[in-house]
Amino acid sequence: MAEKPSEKRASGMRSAERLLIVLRALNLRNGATVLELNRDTGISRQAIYRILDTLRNFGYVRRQEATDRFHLTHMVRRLSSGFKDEEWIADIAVPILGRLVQEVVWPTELSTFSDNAMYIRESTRGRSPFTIDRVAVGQRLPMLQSASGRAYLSYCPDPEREAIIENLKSSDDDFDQVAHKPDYIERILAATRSRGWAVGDDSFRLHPKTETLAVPVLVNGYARASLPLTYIASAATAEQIAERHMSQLQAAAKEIADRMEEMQARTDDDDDDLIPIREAS
Amino acid sequence: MAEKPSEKRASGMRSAERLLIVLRALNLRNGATVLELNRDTGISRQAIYRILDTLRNFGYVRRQEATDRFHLTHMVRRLSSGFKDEEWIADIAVPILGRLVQEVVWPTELSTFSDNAMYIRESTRGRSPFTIDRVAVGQRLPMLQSASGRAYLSYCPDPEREAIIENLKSSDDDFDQVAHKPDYIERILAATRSRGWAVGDDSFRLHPKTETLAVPVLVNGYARASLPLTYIASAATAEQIAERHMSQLQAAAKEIADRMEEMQARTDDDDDDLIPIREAS
DNA sequence: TGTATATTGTCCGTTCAACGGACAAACCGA
DNA sequence: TCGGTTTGTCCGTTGAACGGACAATATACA
Repeated sequence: MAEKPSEKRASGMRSAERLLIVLRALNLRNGATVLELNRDTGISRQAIYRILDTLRNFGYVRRQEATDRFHLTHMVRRLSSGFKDEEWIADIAVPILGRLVQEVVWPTELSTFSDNAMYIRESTRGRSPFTIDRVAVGQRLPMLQSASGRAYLSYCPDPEREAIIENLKSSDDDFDQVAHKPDYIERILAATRSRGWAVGDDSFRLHPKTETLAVPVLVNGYARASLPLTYIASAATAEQIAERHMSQLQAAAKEIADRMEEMQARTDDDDDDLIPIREAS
Repeated sequence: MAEKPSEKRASGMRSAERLLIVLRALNLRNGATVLELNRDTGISRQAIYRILDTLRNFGYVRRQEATDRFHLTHMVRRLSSGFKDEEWIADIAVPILGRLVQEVVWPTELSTFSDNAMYIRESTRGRSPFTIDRVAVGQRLPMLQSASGRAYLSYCPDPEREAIIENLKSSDDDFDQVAHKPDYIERILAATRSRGWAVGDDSFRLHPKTETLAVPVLVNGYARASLPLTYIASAATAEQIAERHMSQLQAAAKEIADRMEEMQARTDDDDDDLIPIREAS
């Protein structure tokens, strides 16, 4: 960072902003004429032509010859489809984790499965006063040793778990070698399920002085992410932490899951927040 | 119309164009830094800042606190959610693909023919835990190299195939040059038909580590779409994947086809011509 | 401790692209 | 024939986008 990340004024690129407004307006109609867009957005007709030209150059919009109406093409999905569920979760989780860290003083995170391991996607270390080690986002966590991985495996769909464990067997990571011990795995999963939350194994610690426990984020009944909490081992036992904070942790996991299900349910657009209409011409 | 609908020059709005380029680039990574976007797009760093500011004002992008990376938010869906063209894909294929990804852990897609190539129209990459490549919806796939294209060509009506190959001959795309080798094409088609499913060629890979196989969606006996499955090459061979999942894949293709025939029958009553017409150039 | 490289963030003078008023052409109903 | 409506283009003005330049920080290495 340079100087100071000073608060920017609400500027932006004028023409680009207006293109986004038109694009969004096009999404609210199925085919629109230039004049309709002019009225919907308050942007001058001449500008609408320019904007539609630009969108057409990119293949996002086509003109229906017969009716002189402009339609979106399937190409527009390139603007939003590069999007995994884990990003949705991280996106939704940010404010919820922010509230959680105010109740639970210990740092919490959100981790998702990818490439045969759990990866920390969001973190409240940095906002917790009890954080030892620094940056955590992007950290890779082994499936069978970390609390995150154990929570995820215990509650993900059966075919997925089988496929993951199959993959781990051919991994060259030392941690993943226990994938060859089915009874060990079964014991871990059974213990986790009976408790409702997972603990990390001593053989894997991001920091020697800390321990971690985790709950799964259950979307439609199956784990899509884990919500780990890290605490300083000398300060409390896992049971004490659980007794004190488990209900809050699980409430946060539930809230994230609810928001996810809600999002998935409505594919239609909803107008719960406003479209920044700029000045009319 | 005024004067004459004269041929527009290929200009557009500069800044708006660049915003679209950045937005598209963001879809191809999960989280990007300013510098990465600069390198991906060739747009100056200062401009990237301006563009990201604009996108943030609209809520389409958020910054990850810890890592200084920029991520898309779920709001970007508003840029494409109103897209209604060829609704059968969304209505019919989406739920079927959704069920399929729970049985088959690998990501699957639905691709259709348009403009001398196959285009990915729907994808479960976002919902599969085994996705490495983010490119999906809107992606263009060459006819003669991709599994999707081969499956389609092998099972589409003869006149259509001949027309497509004729078109490919005058294409300026490198991939399409093999259209001039009739015996090569015949060999590919014969192999695909004898197997019942298609494999992608090494000369075309969306991602170097993945391979793809595909089955056609046969409506009234002829291909109207392809259903490709992408897997990580090191995890299994094509034969192993086929053995494990081909029946599920074909069941899904059949289900989509059945639903389409059903819909066609129903809409034949009233004379709407809303069945997707293939467009040849 | 100093040097070098890589990266993030902001400032500001220049210039060119976006802006919208104005005009032209077509279509429509009366 | 005449107004009202809509579609498309031109062009002079101006302000917004542009990118060079600089500042600050981080890490690596001698």
